[in-house]
Amino acid sequence: MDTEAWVDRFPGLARLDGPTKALLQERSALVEAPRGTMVFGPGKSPENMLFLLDGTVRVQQVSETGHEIVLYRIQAGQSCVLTTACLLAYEDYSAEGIAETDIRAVAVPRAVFDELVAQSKPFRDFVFAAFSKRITDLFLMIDQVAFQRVDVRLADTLTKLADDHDRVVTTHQKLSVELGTAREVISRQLQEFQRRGWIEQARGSVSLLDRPKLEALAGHNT
Amino acid sequence: MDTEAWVDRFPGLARLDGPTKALLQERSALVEAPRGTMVFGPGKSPENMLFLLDGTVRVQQVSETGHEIVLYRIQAGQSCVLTTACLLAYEDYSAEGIAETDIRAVAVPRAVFDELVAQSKPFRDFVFAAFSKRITDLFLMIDQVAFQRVDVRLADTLTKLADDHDRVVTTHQKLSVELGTAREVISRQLQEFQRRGWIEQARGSVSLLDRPKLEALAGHNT
DNA sequence: GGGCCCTTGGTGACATAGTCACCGAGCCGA
DNA sequence: TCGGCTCGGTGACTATGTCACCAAGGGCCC
Repeated sequence: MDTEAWVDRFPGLARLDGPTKALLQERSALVEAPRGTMVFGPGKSPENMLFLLDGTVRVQQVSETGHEIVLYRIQAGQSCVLTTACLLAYEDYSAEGIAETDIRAVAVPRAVFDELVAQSKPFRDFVFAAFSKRITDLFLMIDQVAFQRVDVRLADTLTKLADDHDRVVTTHQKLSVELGTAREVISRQLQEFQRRGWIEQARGSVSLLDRPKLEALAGHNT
Repeated sequence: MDTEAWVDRFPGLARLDGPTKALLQERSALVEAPRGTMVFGPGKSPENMLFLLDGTVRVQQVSETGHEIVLYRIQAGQSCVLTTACLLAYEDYSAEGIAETDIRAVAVPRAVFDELVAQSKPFRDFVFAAFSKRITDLFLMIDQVAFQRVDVRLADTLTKLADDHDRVVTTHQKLSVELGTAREVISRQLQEFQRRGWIEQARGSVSLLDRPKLEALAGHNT
């Protein structure tokens, strides 16, 4: 197993001193889950804080009205600390975390987490930085949802979800959940993008033909 | 000065042990500011963590497009911990905190804050609970902004902002910032509410004539 | 009092986005 | 090859946001 140095995969944890790293290594466990697993969600609070080694976890919520929206993604090298903390504090809310790929993570028991926060300033800094980043990202997301046009947000999402070959393997339905809008709206916007020659559509996928144009619309100031 | 026991005004801090409370009392300072003061904002990062004794602070952000939206309010008995932490971590974002009333708060230097987190589990719990609450509230806010109808959100906002006499002293413009929408939209919705006999309008204020109806629309399940 | 001037709110026309109902094509397993 | 499901397309309608402009209220200065 190559986890003997998993701590070093987390830039934010590099500053930990030797004993702290050792404690973290020893008192944690490697966990794996296949793509599609619900990592946490309503009625499934996690017992541990997770540090994601490989893969991505998508965090989304379902509203009372049945609408869904993707809130953010946890990438390899990041922790679920805050989502976990929230779930522990407020059991009744409806966000869920779903593995978008096969994932590998390290589970740290709450007690160990607490101990680390108490004894290590670098660890505290890591945790607070994670919280802060997430909150500022949520502020930004509120701004986007409230004030940004759908075409701009869709262009942005497409460029971010595209793989190395500029393809996005997804359905209109899934894209609508990314933006928190309706499928019909996505279908119409994609038609418009296609009409302009920026993309090409196939059943279950979108190919970006003119990434620069999409990025320009999305407001990437390059 | 009646601050010798300010700690006891914070339910979340009641569990602190004697020495910790003493440390908090001794190493903090009382600060006051008149209504309208910008407590923090772009180019005005606070040096300290604030614990609000009296008054309210409104946190809102201005988007690149010039639109504004109210994110949340900090009430007496709550702390600005997270906003402060965010500002310290990401200086460049555009949220600001404005005193809605004259306020009184306790300023705790960062070093003392860090020390408290390290040595007191109850204090850690308080801090993490504050973060968690804020994040779950932001999730809820995203849901509202993305999926809730304007009339429902307006009715909700009116009932929440109303004073003891069921009056809301504000302008249509300010209400539009509460919801992150346009003034015209507010004007039209208020006209509709008035037509139904639920409210009465005057220049610069709204009187709630039928609070139960508004609460019903807002989805208060009573 | 009378004349600015700023704030507040009202309005119509139009653009964008969300909702609803329904359709048809592709795909897949029985 | 027959359903039955997923995926995407479409028109009609409603809700919301934008723009341009107007008019009334009210403070302030002369």
